[in-house]
Amino acid sequence: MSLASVTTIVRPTAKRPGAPALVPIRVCEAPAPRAAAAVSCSRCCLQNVCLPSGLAAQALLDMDELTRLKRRVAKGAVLYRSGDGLESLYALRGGSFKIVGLSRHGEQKVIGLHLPGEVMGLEAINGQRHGYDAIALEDSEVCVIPFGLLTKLSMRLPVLQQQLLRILSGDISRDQGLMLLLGGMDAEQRLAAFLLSLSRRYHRLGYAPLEFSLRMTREEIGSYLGLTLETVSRLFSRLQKDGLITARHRDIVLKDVARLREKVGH
Amino acid sequence: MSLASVTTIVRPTAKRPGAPALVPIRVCEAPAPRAAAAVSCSRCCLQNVCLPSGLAAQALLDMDELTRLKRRVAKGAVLYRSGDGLESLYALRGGSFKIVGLSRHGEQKVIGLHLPGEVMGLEAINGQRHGYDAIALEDSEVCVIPFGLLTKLSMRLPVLQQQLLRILSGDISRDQGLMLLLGGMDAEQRLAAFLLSLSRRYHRLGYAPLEFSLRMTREEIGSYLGLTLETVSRLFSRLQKDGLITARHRDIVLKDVARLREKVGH
DNA sequence: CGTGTCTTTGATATGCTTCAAACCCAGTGG
DNA sequence: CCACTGGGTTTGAAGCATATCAAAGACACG
Repeated sequence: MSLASVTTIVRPTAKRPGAPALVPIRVCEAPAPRAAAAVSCSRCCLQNVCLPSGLAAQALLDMDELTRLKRRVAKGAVLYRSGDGLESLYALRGGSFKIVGLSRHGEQKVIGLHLPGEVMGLEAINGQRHGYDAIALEDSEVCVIPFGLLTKLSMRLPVLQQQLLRILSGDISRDQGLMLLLGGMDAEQRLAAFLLSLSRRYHRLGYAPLEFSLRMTREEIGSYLGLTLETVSRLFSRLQKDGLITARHRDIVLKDVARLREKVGH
Repeated sequence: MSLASVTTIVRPTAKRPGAPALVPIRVCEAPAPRAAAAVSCSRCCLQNVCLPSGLAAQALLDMDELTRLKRRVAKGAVLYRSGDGLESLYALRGGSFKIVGLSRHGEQKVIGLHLPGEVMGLEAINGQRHGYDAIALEDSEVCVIPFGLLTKLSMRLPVLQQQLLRILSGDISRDQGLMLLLGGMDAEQRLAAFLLSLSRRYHRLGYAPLEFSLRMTREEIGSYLGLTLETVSRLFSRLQKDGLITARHRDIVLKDVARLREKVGH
């Protein structure tokens, strides 16, 4: 099960001409123009959706110090593993990650999905160790944020402290939403809610909300939603037949958001 | 659906002689000897499992200031409601609460359960509004912690800041554990995991880990675990028949923790 | 061009829900 | 003291959504 070394540098996957998966709306600095171009918070296009959101110019420079170190993670490679000690938090600059837990007798279960601008590793603050594995769904890059330094800095910068609390709180909200979904919806509602949620998140990042590319296999989606891969596949087919979406492989287009919303119950 | 006024003072339910539900191990200051006895953090028996855990004596006095205001909530009454603005966090001093979300077309779904020493309202920090209702499962009492003052104080007290982050992080961990449960376990495993989790939490509070009283109806437990009340009831019967527990109404005794653990998969 | 991974689709099995009825116990009022 | 009521619980029978098993198809990659 061991994968390529984490430190492996892999060039971001070239876009296949046939599948223009993600359609950017705003122009935005590329995730990593070259290896060590050291794009820091003050010049990062994610600064308004990421940890430093709301910080003053001077404070941004302090954040720059903190986030000097970047780390590339190849598709399928591990950023941190269950049991690892907490040294840093990771702000996702580009790419995406799944968070997986061992579901007791060896089976992995996906419990989280992270997109750019999100901070990973928060659940480890409490016990000082990670409880889950973070695995890159595509070639990705993160800012390494030493946790000790971050809290120290946040003592000086009230806005940063607020942001930290907000982000943690936001994670709680999101998890609770997912619990609502897992505990209370049928399969079709879960998939519809999942797609709508992705749409919202991509939109916030400046991508077209109605067409995007899934980074997960049917199996991973199923695991995330508490379903089997076959059920997920059938649901994609059904939603497509009903004209709510088109789904070619991992490229999704939402054709009828209103009816999708209706499905999950307004 | 409107219930008794929140400010109603109700005496804690007298213990019925026949059902000694909770068996305290440590001697501990009663949750609320009389109305305004103003038991503050520095003299509260929960100080080591609650927000102020780890604070120095001087800092504890600062916390006392912050938590002067207590609030009694009668069984079935609402502490805060979805849509309410965030003014305060609430530290649970005695009793218990369920957190419920509207599952879209009116049905309520239980997504959280809080025991003494836990801090409620954290999910509202992000959007400055609560997204769920908090409803007392029994006559309860909370410390009202004005959020603005708390963050202000935490700027002065690094240990308090750490505690705040830890508590938020702990909530994330717990929610993720529940997602693992909801998405990956069958009904029997869910109930077994639920009982073991309660056992651990009561134990931490100084109560006997093997016998406790459920504060929720079968329906509420089912809602929490993503099952129907009938299924929950059947499962209690089955676990009892198999000798893993005894269950009389809401009084539970765990008879075979090893096999319960085995069920959930180690 | 072949190999492996992912996906789709079909047939069958099953665990949980749904519907229904009886029961238990506490509280209430006759 | 007793029936009466009502919320909560238990148990049974039937139905259904999703899982499981199975096999074929579609790409992606070397």
